Amino acid sequence: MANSGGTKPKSSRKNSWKQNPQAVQENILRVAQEVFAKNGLSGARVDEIAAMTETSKRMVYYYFGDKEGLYRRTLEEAYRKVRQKEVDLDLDHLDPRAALERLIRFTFRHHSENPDFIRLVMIENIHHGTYLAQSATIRDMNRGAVDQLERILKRGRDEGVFRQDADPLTIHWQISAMSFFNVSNRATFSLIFGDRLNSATGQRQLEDWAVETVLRPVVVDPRPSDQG
Amino acid sequence: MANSGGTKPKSSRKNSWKQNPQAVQENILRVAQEVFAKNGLSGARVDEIAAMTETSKRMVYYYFGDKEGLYRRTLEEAYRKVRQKEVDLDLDHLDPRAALERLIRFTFRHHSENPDFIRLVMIENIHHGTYLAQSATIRDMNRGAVDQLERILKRGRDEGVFRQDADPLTIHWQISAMSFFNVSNRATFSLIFGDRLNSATGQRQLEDWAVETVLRPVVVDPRPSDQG
Amino acid sequence: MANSGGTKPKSSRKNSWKQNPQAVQENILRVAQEVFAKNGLSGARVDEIAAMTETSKRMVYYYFGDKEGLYRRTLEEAYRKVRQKEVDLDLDHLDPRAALERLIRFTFRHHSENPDFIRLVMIENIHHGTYLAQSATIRDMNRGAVDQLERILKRGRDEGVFRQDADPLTIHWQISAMSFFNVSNRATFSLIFGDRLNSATGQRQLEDWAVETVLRPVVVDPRPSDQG
Amino acid sequence: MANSGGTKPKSSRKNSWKQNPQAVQENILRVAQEVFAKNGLSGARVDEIAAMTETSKRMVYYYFGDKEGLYRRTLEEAYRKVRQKEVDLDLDHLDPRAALERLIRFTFRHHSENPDFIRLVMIENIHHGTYLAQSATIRDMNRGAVDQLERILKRGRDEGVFRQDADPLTIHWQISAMSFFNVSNRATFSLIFGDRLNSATGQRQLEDWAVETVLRPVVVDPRPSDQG
DNA sequence: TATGAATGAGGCTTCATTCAT
DNA sequence: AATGAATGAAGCCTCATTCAT
Repeated sequence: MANSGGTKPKSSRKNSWKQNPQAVQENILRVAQEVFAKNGLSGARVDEIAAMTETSKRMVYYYFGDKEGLYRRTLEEAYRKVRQKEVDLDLDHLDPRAALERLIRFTFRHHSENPDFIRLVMIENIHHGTYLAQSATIRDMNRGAVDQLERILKRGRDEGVFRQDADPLTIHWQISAMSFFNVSNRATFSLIFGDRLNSATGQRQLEDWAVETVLRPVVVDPRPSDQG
Repeated sequence: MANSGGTKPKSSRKNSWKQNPQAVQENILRVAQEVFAKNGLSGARVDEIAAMTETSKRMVYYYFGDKEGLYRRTLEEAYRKVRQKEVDLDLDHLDPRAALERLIRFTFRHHSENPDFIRLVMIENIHHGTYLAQSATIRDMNRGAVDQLERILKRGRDEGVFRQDADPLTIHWQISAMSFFNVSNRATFSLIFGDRLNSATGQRQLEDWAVETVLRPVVVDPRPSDQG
Repeated sequence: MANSGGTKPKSSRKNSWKQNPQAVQENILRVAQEVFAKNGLSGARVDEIAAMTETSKRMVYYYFGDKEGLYRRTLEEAYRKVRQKEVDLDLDHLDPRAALERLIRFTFRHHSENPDFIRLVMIENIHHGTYLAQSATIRDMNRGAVDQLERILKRGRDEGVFRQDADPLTIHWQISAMSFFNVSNRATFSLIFGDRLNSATGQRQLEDWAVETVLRPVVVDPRPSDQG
Repeated sequence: MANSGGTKPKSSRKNSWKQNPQAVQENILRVAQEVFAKNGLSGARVDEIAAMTETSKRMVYYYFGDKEGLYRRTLEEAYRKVRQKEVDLDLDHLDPRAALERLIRFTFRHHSENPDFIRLVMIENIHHGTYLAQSATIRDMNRGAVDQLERILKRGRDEGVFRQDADPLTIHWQISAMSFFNVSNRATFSLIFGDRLNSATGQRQLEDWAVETVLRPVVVDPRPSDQG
């Protein structure tokens, strides 16, 4: 690794972190995520991405082929990181009701704290999922989200605290809808209706409301706890 | 082919529908909505829009100034039409619970049937609401949506069928979230989790679930009716 | 004149000055002079001229044919007005030396007070005099300027106060050079050397200097008078 | 035809002179000076400039950003070259009177031989000095012109051959006015008054006259020498 | 005499990408 | 593994001018 005994010690002064392909690629991907999230696929400029990078435009093409290739890898990275955090949650050790509430609150907050991820998914939907469709990796990774929820619901049913007819996919859809929309439509919603719901208290209310509206039709005794 | 055997022989030579500025503008706007919804603001090509029009590229600039001007007007038109339909609903004559359910089902279906509108709003959010912010018209029009809901909730509280603490803005947010997400994230959601929820029955289930999850925390006796 | 007993009194309310071709043309020419002087021939916009007019763009074409036709007429008008003022000077009744000084001061001040005329002449020179060449009127009108000067010099020589070898055309050239340059190059000169010479006192100094440098080689006893 | 039988076989395939950014830029600037001088800023066509270049339109934008950027650089180059020649004159070793005369003759001839420079300055004045104002470089460079003249005048005063009250800036203004106007207004002046002054002898007369009219008010014994 | 609507041609600029080393 | 220079294709927009009444 790095300047394998060659005769050109030229770049040993600065940028020693170069000559490290992985670091260069990570650097590019980090910048790409920011720029794609800000401007969309067609709105993003390869020049801008390259300029914000610690390396050159040529390297972007060297490692990612073309703009779409870079976008695809950016999307994959984003999904991968999110999924990783969900796995780390480790909800299987909580009682079902607490686990469900925790999952809702986690999702709501996670989306809120990762607007760039939300924007990338919005952008991908604008593109009809074209690039997601090309990546089996992403699809496989994320299916696990519903499995996790399914285990929680099953335990709840077994313990008699959840209703029998609760559909994991529908619940996941509902949680996603509110958590996602809360971020994705913040701009237009705030412009039209003011940003009361966007304030700290507003967001807390919405999170509580998400918990309540998800739990109420699922839980047999629908008084939500205070965990958070 | 165009205008073959029409009933308006006025100025029989050619382009009789022209010299009608309003028609020309409407024609352009209709095409623009389609193209912007499909490709986004930066992804759309003025050339493509013009080509799909019955007039020329020059006229696009004549009436709308530039690409952003056309986009802004397209957005305005889209919001205006939606709002008009909401007003036409005339929910003030239904009993509160039925009115609320009807509003939910209307919103859910309307969004589902107007994916281009949803896409335009997604695109506008990708642009951080920049163009919506420039249009006082849109903002003013849409505030009425919450007023309408507020009237329903108030009537419900007065009649003792709705809880006292139901917040109109939050309810509106919740209805929007599910109705919007259902369309906006269809591509990625289906790719990852399959399109069960996207089938006819799946959509009916989701609509019912939207009604249930909205009504349950609001209604004192939360058994939803069958209206729809 | 105006609305000859017709059946359409429609425009009798305002714009009654219309229906007066001459007034309309004068209005257009006045605006054209301003815009051409400000922006040059290619820099000027027919749309801008028309918009600043009390009439419409179509009328510009109706009366002046095309942009170049309008420019040509604008140039003619400008020259005509200047020449008129020179004729009005009536220097033949002053003693030669006073007449010459007065001509210099008049030219210096006139140019200073009519920057738009100067700019039109600059613009015409940028165009290699193409449009002036097309107008015999302008050329004929302006030749008189040197005749006038020649008469003054002749009287001076006859009276023994001017040198025998003073060439009218060269003197005219010298007067024009300083008076013209003083206005034409004001922008660049001030930017580079500051605007001391552009102040009220600076301009008075330059005017005096113009008088001195023109008179000194012409007058036998070269002490300039104080007339101004 | 291009590069036929050249002596630089380096990279024999094609365009060997390329890959030399400085040469490319100089090539573009040379052409740009010609075209801007001929047509003005708005009258010039980037397409025409590019076509006359040995490179492509794209490179114009690559190196100069936009049309105005190219114009600005063209103006800078033009001023820079002129100033360089003035510095090379090295008048400080001549006796003051000869130095002044030489400066006048140099300026008069230089302007006469560089009509493109004059035209660029005319054009810049049409634009109200907008682009010159943006270039501190140009302004700083040219101030030296007056310093040079000031040194000559001071030496003359010290030696008793020049009057005490001669103002360097005013003298510079006067020299510039005649030298500049001689070129800038050639077209209209010749059209109106004939081109006698524009002939070889006419120009010699004007140059002599410029020397005489500048020296006479400055020199104590005002008989001009024959140097030139 | 007047006008609102319309337009072909051409202008300036940007984009993702490749070349040559 | 890296890079500065270069580029064809296509994008957005403006201009003087004419049409149809």
